[in-house]
Amino acid sequence: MSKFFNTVKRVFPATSKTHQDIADFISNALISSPYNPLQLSSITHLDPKVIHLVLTNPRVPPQSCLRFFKFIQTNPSLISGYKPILQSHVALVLRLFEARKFGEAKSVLNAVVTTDDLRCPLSELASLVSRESLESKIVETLFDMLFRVYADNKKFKEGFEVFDYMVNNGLSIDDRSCIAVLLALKRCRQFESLYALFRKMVEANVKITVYSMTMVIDGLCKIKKIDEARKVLDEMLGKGVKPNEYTYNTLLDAYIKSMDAEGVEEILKAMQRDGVGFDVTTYTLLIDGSNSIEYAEKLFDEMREKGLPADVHVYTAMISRYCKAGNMRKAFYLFDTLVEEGLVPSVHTYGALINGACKGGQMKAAEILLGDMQSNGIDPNRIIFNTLLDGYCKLGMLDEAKRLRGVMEGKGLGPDVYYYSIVATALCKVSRYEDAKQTLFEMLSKGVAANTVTYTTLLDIYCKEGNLVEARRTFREMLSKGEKPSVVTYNALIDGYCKKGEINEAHQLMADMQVEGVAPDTYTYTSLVHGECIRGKTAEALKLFNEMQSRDLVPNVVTYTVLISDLSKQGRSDEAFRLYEEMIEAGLTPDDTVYSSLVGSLHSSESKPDTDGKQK
DNA sequence: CCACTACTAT
Repeated sequence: MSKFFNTVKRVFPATSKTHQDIADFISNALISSPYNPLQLSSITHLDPKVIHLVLTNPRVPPQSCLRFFKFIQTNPSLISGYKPILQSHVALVLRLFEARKFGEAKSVLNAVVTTDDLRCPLSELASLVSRESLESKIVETLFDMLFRVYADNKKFKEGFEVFDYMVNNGLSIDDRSCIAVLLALKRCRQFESLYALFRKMVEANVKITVYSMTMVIDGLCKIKKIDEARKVLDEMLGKGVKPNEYTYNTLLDAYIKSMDAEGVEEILKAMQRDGVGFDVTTYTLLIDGSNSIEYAEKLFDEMREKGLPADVHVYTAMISRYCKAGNMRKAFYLFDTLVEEGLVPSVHTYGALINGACKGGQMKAAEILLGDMQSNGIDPNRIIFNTLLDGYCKLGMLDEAKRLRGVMEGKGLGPDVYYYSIVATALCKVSRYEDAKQTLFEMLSKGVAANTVTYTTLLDIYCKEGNLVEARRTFREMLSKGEKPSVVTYNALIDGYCKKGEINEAHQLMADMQVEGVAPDTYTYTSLVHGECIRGKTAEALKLFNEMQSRDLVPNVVTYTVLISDLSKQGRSDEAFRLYEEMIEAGLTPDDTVYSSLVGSLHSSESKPDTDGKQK
């Protein structure tokens, strides 16, 4: 059984023979009986020099070197000291290169990088390699592989060192390796480093392909550096790298997500200019970003007319649009078409439908869809559950929330930041502010990080409680935690101040938000209009109302209601009715509040036409 | 590369 080493032991009972003698003996044994199992029973120590001599013996085939090496590895007590062993690893890698066994070589290098005893600074490894007088092609292959191996192990800093080492030593870098590393960085969401590597590539004249360029553009878009991404595109265009539909779709997606209509236009023009046609993804993105269902339909039809085959994504985008528009009939019709075409609905497709059902309060339908989805082998994810949760919460069915939490936890889906926000908001709706706060505090104590929505919800609770001091403190806390206040955050705070009668503070906040690049919206103005009404400055309220038009902001039912009710209270019923007409012409549907205000205005103008109607 | 979830105003 352990014939091999027993023989070694018998022939070399003492240390009288040289390392070379022992190595020769082992080499011969490996060469003459390549299939003998290697086992050890009595050898207690193998000198590293012997190992090295065997591994570098050109007569020993690389495969046998590997066999010998693996044997040593499974018997670590045979050896001692890491540096010689590191050297053996390198020697073995070189032998494996010789036999073009790159896969095996890579796993040996992987051991060098991941084994505690072998890990060493790059300089050490480099000096070890430079000691062997190797052809530069081999050295190149070795470092190139090391570059990839570091990236595979998320050791990007070390990988960058390898890159720099190669550049400084005139070794050329394979662009495919760079792409592999770019991909690894992308997987780890290290977008800054992704871009840094790209810059190194450009600097080192590594070939840039449309693939690597698009990956970098995507990375920059993901960290909201769209302008930078655009610059990369232009820079690479200048170097003759031709963008394709992936490149443009990536930028298009970024512009759509950031609501930059101008950017979208520019990309569409550039696509036309460069002869890059729309693909099904382009249509998906445009449908998703379109601001009317009619335009979405037009895009979908256009795509079909072009003969582009629809995929599940574009169907899902369209279904989602119909669901959000409350048109479940068309949504289900498209779902059927999708299935008829032999496409398979995804968790997103079901998600869109379930969301539509939930938003329409059709929880029965939502549950049926959930069951349908599961019987089709699709496992609901946390988003699906949160969607259902929101549906139940919006109907005030908080017991169902508890049940869902149980189901989710049974699937290993602990509550996330969405879960807590949905529940807290539901509690706010029924004025259970204390419970809502406790819910959010529980989230924080569980280590779930608060985001802009969390802070906004909390801040809004304080505003509703009239505690503007705490609201402000929350605002500052979110800033210090690096969460950017959104238009919603400002609106909640502005509304809080308006209701407190601190209208100047509210106006100041509107100025602040614009300095921060956050544009006021209909909510902002509605709160301010209301605030001015509260303190009896109807003229100011009307001024703000007119200001909306010049900002392309469309007043909605709530905005009109606020003004109509204020004018009514003051007995200015003509003006109130004039606004009512305007509101109808704008296609808005008045609610009960409007009518009772208007009716009230008639009473007050009949009974006391000259009072200011401010009494309550 | 894309598609599904949460926060604000009467």
